[in-house]
Amino acid sequence: MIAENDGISLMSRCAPKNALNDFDVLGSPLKYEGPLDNPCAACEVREMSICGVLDKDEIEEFVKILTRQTCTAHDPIIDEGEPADFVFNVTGGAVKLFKLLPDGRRQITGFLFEGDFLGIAMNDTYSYSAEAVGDAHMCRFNRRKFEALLDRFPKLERRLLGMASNELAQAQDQMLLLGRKTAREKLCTFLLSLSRRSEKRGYDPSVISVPMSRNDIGDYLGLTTETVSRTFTNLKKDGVIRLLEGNRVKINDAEQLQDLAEGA
Amino acid sequence: MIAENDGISLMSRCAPKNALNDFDVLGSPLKYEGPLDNPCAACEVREMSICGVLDKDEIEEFVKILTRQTCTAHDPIIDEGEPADFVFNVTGGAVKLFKLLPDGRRQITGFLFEGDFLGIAMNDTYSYSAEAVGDAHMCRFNRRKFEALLDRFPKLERRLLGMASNELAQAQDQMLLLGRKTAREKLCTFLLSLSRRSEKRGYDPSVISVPMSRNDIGDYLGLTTETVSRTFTNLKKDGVIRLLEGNRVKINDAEQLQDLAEGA
DNA sequence: GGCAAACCATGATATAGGTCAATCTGTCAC
DNA sequence: GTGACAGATTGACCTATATCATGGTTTGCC
Repeated sequence: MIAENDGISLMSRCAPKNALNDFDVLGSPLKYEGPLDNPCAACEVREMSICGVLDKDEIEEFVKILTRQTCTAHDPIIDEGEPADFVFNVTGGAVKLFKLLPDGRRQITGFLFEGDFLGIAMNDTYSYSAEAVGDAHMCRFNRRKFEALLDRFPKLERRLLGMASNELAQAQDQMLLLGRKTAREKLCTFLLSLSRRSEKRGYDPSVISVPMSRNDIGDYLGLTTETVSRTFTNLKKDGVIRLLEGNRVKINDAEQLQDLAEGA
Repeated sequence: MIAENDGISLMSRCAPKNALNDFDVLGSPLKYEGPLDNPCAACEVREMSICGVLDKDEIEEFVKILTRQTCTAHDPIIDEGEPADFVFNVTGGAVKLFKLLPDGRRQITGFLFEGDFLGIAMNDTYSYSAEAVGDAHMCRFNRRKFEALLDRFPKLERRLLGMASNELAQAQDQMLLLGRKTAREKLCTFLLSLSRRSEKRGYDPSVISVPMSRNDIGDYLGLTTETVSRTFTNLKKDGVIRLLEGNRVKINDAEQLQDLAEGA
C-alpha cells in the first residue's frame, strides 16, 4: 500500500539492483508511521522541487505513489517514442535529455539536476530520451496517478505551470544560443548557467562541477567534441577559467564570463 | 463595464488607430446583451484557442477582461525586459517572438498564428520581444485579471499547462533543428511545419502561405537571409517545391520533404 | 599494477554557410 | 507611369567550425 510498483518496464532498464535501500524501510523493517518517517521528510531537494508546495499531509499522499530509483551513467531512463507512463523528480546526480536524428546526430535539450522535474512536456509518448550522466537518483511516479494528484492539489498544478513557464524561457535562451552564438559564447553561457545553478543551491558559484563529457557538452551546444575541447583550452589560455581536479572548473572573473557569453 | 481599458502602454505602441472596428459595437451602437453578441461568439479561432475550453457563461467573464487590438507589420507588441502586464491571444495574422544579443544578432524563437497564445512563459518581465509579421489581430488581457480567471476556472489552467507542454516539445524540436540540422534540412522542416499547421486548420497542406521575410526565416532557423534564399532556389531546382504568387509555396512531394527534413 | 576502453587534447585540412557586393523585382506613393 | 525603397536573388570570396587523424590521459577492472 505504501510502496507500490507501478510497472517494470523502467525497472528493467534502469538497474533495479541499484534501487535505493533507504526506501526499503517503507516496505519492510520499519513501518510507515507518518511524515517524519517518509523519504520526503528527509529529502534535501524537496523545497526546490515540485513537491515543495505540499504540506505534510499532502506529502503523505505523494509518497504513496512514488518509487525511488538510481541510475548509473548511460542508463536509459526514458526512450523517445515510448508510451509516457511515468514522470520523474531528480533527487541527485545529473540526467541528460536528448533527441536523435535518423543518422545518429544528437541534440541534448537539457541537463536535469537535483530538484528538477522530468515529464512536463508529456504527450502520449515521450518526445525525447533521457539518460543518467553519472549516478542519478530520482523519484518515479505513475503518470496517471500523478495527474490524479494534480486534480486534487491545484497548487501542484500551479507549480507545474510555473516550472513549465521557466523551462520555456530557458528553452528560448537555448535557441538564441544555438542559432546565433559563437562557440566561445556558447561555452561561456553554459559555464555561467552552471555557475548560477550552483549559486542558487548555496554552493560557491566560482567553482563549478562539470560532470558531463566534452561530447555531451558539444551535443548540448551544437558543437563537436573537438571544438568544445579547443574552446576550453582557449578560455584557459586567456585566463577566463582554470580546470581543476575532478571535472571542476574555476571561474576567474564572472563578470568577464558574462560579457563573453553575450558577445558584449 | 464590458470593454475595459487596462493600460495604455501597449496601445501607444501598437497603433490604436488600427483598433478593430467590429469591437466598437460593444461599446456604442449595439448594447451588449448576452454571449451571442460578444466578439467571442463569432470568433473563428476560439475552438483552437485557450478559450475553447470555456462554456458560454465563462466566456462572458472572459470577454469582460479582454481588449481587441490590431497591429501592422513591425509594430512592437511586447518588449523583452518590460514588465509583463499583458497576455495575448492571436486571432488573426502572424506574430514573431524574438530575442536579441547586445550587438543586434537576433533569434526568432517562434511564430504565432491565429489561435496561439502569447504569454505562457511569463515572469515578472517579458523574456522576449514580439512583433507583428503582417497585420495581426489579437485579444489582449490584463495579466493580473487573467490569472484571477485561472484561479476561478481550473480547466483554463489545465489548458494552459497543456499548451505549455506542447510548446516545450516544439522548443525541443527547434533545438534539434538549430543545433544539428543542415540549412536544407532546416528549411524543409520549417516548410513542413507550416504545412502541418495549415492542414490542422483545414487548409490544403500542399500549398502554404509563407508571410514572413527571408530575413525572418533566417533568424528563426539560425541562417542568413542569403542562405535561406539560396536554399529556396535549390529546393526549387530539385523540384521539391514551387514558388507561387503572394508568398505561397507549393509542396510537390510531402513525403520527400519529410525525408529531407530529417536527413533520412 | 597493468590493460583496455573511454575520454580528452591538438594538429592538419575541408567545407557549409557566412560576409560583402551587385543586381533584380515588386510595391507603393504620388 | 515613375521613382524610390525594401526585399529577394545571385555571385565571389572568406572563415568558423567540422572532419579526420594521432597521441595523451584518465578511469575502472582483474
